Formats: sequence, structure tokens, C-alpha cells
Amino acid sequence: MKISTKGRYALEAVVDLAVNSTDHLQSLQQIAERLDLSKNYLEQLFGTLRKKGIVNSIRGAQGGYLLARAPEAITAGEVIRAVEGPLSPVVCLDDGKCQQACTDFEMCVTRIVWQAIMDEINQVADEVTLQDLVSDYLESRDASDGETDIEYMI
Amino acid sequence: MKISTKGRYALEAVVDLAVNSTDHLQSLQQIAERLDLSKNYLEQLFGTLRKKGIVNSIRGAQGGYLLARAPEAITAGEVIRAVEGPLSPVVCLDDGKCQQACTDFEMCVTRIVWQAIMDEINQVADEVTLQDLVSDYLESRDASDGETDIEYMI
DNA sequence: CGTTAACTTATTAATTAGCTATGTTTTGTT
DNA sequence: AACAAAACATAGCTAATTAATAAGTTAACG
Repeated sequence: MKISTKGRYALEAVVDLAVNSTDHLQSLQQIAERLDLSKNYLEQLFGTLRKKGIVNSIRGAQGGYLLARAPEAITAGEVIRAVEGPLSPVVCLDDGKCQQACTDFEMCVTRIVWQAIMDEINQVADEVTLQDLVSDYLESRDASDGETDIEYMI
Repeated sequence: MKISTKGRYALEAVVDLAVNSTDHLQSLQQIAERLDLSKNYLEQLFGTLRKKGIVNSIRGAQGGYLLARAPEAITAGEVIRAVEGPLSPVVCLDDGKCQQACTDFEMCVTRIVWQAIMDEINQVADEVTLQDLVSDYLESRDASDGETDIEYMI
């Protein structure tokens, strides 16, 4: 049960954007280079993120992207769902229709397992904001800068 | 982020086995017919379930399967993981190796999101035992029998 | 008016999922 | 002993999905 590269790349890219767009717009070119991703592929993802109201764009030369809201107001779950669709482990939770091996939606006993999993995934993913991830990033960057300094000082 | 038919079928089939193998072994033929699944495909799944110690088998004519332990002692998570592998949303949690867009496993900030999701999935799935699902099944079967009676009585 | 960068869409290459098919071994029944 | 039923094992196939790539078009700044 894996999420796709869409979800992984989107979350990494939006964190990167949050970290780097505090004073300047960021072009997809810049983000793609930092994360070593295809710019074309990121364009697809950011098209979706824009339509879902997570990022804003400025077109034309010197254009780029920025967050549509404060990083405290954007959750990881929101970003992941934007590109992945609903975080449900089985399709019947999306459309209410039975699949094979389940003849009656109302009587399906395994669904309580899938429903509980889905609820927890969403709750956990929505408890983490972009600001949390940005803070973690800055901390771990500063910590590793420190380590580097020590090495240089030897 | 969907689980595959392996996980869905395996859980449905093991619940079916738990319900029906209280006094007789159940052949895959019987299970496959009740759930409308391919017997060959179920054989692959039950091969794995047997190796993981979830079911026991008796070979030969009049052979079949039964649970390897009491239904109270088998969790939904165990069955799902047996056929699906670890319930982790990203591979780096399985092998500790970075994928694209994450250059340093130690510094990866999005991993805390994936780790939290994985922990919750496993916790929730391991809180549900086969006995819970069997009880739900028997209750909903009895309830719908009742409904049917009422319809007949009108 | 040229360059940059967002936006859009079509196509393709690779992988995975979801079986199917075929055969072998074991064991109870006749 | 022969037969039938059922587990066990593995190879292969098809279709769908994923993950890009490619090739443009549109918009805006300098």
C-alpha cells in the first residue's frame, strides 16, 4: 500500500516552496533543480495544487509560485490528497460500491477495518502543517551546519 | 493509496474461513464459490498465509484449510501484511534508502508524516481481531434474517 | 519584442496488478 | 491399486496504471 510519486514529490516540493518562497517567488525550474525532479512533471503537479487552492502562481518572466495560504494553514494531508485523491485504502469507501468478494455494502464486515484505517490516515496527515515541516527542516539544516563547522574546525 | 486485491481478498477469505471452519475444514473451492473469487488466485494467497502461520492446511482428498490460531489471536493487520507486505506508505520506511526528491534519509522532514501514517495504520489494523469480524458477520447475518422474516410476515 | 516561465495536452515507456494456466504431490475413498 | 479431490508450486500473460517526456501555447516583465 504505497502512495505514488505524485504524493511524495508534491509534499517535498511544497515544503521546498514554503522554505524558499518567503521573500521571492520560486520557479519550478528552481524547485526541480533542488529536488532533482523533472520540471515538466512538477508542472503537472503544481497545476493540480493551484486548482486546489494550495499554491498561487504568477505567470510570465520572473514569475513563479508561492503558497496560497500561510504554512500554518496548510496540512500535509491536504497536499497529499490534492494530487493523490482520497486517502482511502479501498475504492468502496470512495464510491459506496462493492467490489469483488463483497456482495453487500451494508453487510460488509471488513469495511470497518478499512474505514478505521482511512480515518486515522487522514487525521494524522491533517495534524501536520507545512509550518511543522518547515520548522523541522530549518532545525535539521542548522544542526547539520553545526556538524559541518565542527568538521572544518578540526 | 489503495491496497491491492491481495489484501482485500485475503481478509475476506480468512473471515469466511473463520466463520465456516468451526466444525469442518474448508476447501479453497468452497471459499472461492462463496466469495466469487478465482480458486487459483486464492491458492496463491493461502500459500502465503500458510507460510506466515495464519492458516493450517491438510492435503489430499477431503483436505482443506483452517485457522492456525484462535480467531481472537489473529489480527486484521497480520492478515493484510502477510499478503501485502509492510503497510508503509513509502518504501524508504521499509529499506531505509532514499528515493528521488529526498537526498538525505537522516534529514528527510516529510518522513515524519509517512512514519506517523504507517504507525497509525498498523495500530488500527492490529486492534481488530478476526473474532471481532466474525462477531460482526454473525450479527449482521442474524439481523438481516430478521428483516427477511418481517418482510415475509407482511 | 524577446525571453522567461506558467499552462496545457498528447504520447510513450515501464512497471505492476490481477489474474490464468499448467502441472505436481499428497491423501482419502472405492 | 486406481481414482479423485485437494493442496502446492510456478510460469506466463493481459490490461491497467504510473511516471514521465515532449512539444507546444499563453502571459508578462524588461
